[in-house]
Amino acid sequence: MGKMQQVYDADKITFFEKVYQVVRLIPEGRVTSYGAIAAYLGSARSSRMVGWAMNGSHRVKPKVPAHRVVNRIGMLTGKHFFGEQNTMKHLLEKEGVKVEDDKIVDFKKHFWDPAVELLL
DNA sequence: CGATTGACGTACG
DNA sequence: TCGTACGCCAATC
Repeated sequence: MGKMQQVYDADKITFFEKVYQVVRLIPEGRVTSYGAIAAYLGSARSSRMVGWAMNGSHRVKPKVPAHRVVNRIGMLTGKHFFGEQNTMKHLLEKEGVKVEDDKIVDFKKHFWDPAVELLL
């Protein structure tokens, strides 16, 4: 190991990478939730960790469409992390997802469940 | 190094 | 139906 400064645990890197990978698979115009991703990854109670993973998603490449991840009732809880307050909303509406009062309109209609769509 | 926090969600009264 | 408690665990204080 020597001067290896990577103290991250390999398994946890995988968890974070899995989160990013799932988010990258979300099609345009579709959205999912932190809990859905956590459940898909086998940790239904780790939805908060998904949030933490998303917190660092801006520095990950390829790009992670973080604006397609909202909470379980379709609220844009992460909009504050997009710089401008309405950037997340703007990105979604550009993809045909209507947002009203920081909440996705017809959330169920746009909902993309990795456990169903990815059939793993 | 213990306590707190957090882009969440479920359980329980 | 609504408010509170707690699990999850990395990062920050």
